[in-house]
Amino acid sequence: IDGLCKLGRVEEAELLLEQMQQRQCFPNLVTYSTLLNGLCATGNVARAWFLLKEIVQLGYKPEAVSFNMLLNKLCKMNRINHAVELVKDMIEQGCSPDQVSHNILVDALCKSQEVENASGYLQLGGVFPPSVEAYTSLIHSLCKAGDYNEALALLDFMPSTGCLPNTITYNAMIDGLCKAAEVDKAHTVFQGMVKSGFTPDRITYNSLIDGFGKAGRVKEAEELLRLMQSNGLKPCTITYTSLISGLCLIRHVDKAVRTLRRMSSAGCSPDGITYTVLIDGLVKTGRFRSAEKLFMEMKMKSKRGCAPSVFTYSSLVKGYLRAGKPDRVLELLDEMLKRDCPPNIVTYNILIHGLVQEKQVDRAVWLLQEMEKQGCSPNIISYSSLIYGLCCALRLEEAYELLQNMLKVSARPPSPVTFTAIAEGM
RNA sequence: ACUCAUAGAACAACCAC
Repeated sequence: IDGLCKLGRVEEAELLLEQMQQRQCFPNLVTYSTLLNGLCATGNVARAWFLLKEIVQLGYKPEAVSFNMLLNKLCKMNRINHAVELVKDMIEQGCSPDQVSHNILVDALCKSQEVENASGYLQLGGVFPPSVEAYTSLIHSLCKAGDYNEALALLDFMPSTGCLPNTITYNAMIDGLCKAAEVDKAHTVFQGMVKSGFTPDRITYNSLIDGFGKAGRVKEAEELLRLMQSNGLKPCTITYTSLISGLCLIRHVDKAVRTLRRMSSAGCSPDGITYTVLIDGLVKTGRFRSAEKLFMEMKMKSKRGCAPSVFTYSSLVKGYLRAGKPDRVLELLDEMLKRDCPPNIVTYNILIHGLVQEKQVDRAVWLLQEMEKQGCSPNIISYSSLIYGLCCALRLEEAYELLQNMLKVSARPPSPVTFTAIAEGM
């Protein structure tokens, strides 16, 4: 049953569970939990919940582990109300949430931009003192919210509560700093981590390599790659993809292509993301022939996880729009539909921007309506691009109307970019 | 035996180049 679940073949696993009973071999709690986990992993939460209730009706008393599987999945799917309901269920059935349940809830609070609440919840403490996992969730989210100083303070503070950080905690901190464009601080934390006797893993290095790449400091990224290898860690697809991305950013696309070939011969195959990063870099430097070559290569390796994605198509569409090759753009759009890879909001935004650049504002106006019809609601970027176009064309009434419309329908507040665009356009 | 935290890709204005 576990094997089938891990292969994603949950229906067969369910069937097998029934068959074993017919053969007088009765499942126990572990059997059920195994299936439950499979159902959760494949997103069948409704069936998972049903199974959980069934287990109870059969007279079993599931432990926290079983509830936690579903709890985690519900939280990850952002179905917080259901998660809360499950916790109530759990308590009603005489099963107290354990440390793992708490960790899952803290993480959910963190990820729903309720870091403050998560922190408060932790301090409430109750039965469980904050665990490493909880601290790691907090550090990760604080960084994401832009408050890396607070995260650093927390990392410092943890040991005083008797809870030492581990490699994962450090990884969260290092990655958070890298994403905040503070690679030097990240590197300092990295050194501190090593000094304190923690062993960096593949993820630690991947974060740093990506961070240095994004800062345009590829030399240092490459040094880290060597350091990683000398510490017995094998660079993986993500490592090389970050490196390639960094090379593309500083426009060293030839070296980026060579890196792609090098990784293949090092026994590490590029995936769809690797190709997309490289294609994007090539297109941005006008190297369409090389980009097309790789694009072909992707299609040939479609069955090996390299199929072109919306990301790939969007990169190409943007490139060809800029290069003034509308025919190729149309071909690509057509291909997207044929390959069951329909344009998404970013693709539409690229097209609107392209039309505005070409002074084809009427068609851009039409496209904004069209995307809505295709079930793709415009966002701030779509509106801002079009408003800019309308302002440039001195169609101020329409621009104003659109702005009102945007303010009405948009969940998020307008960005300063919108207003700069209006001012510039006018 | 089963559950929790960390890593890679595409889009708008200006500025700078």
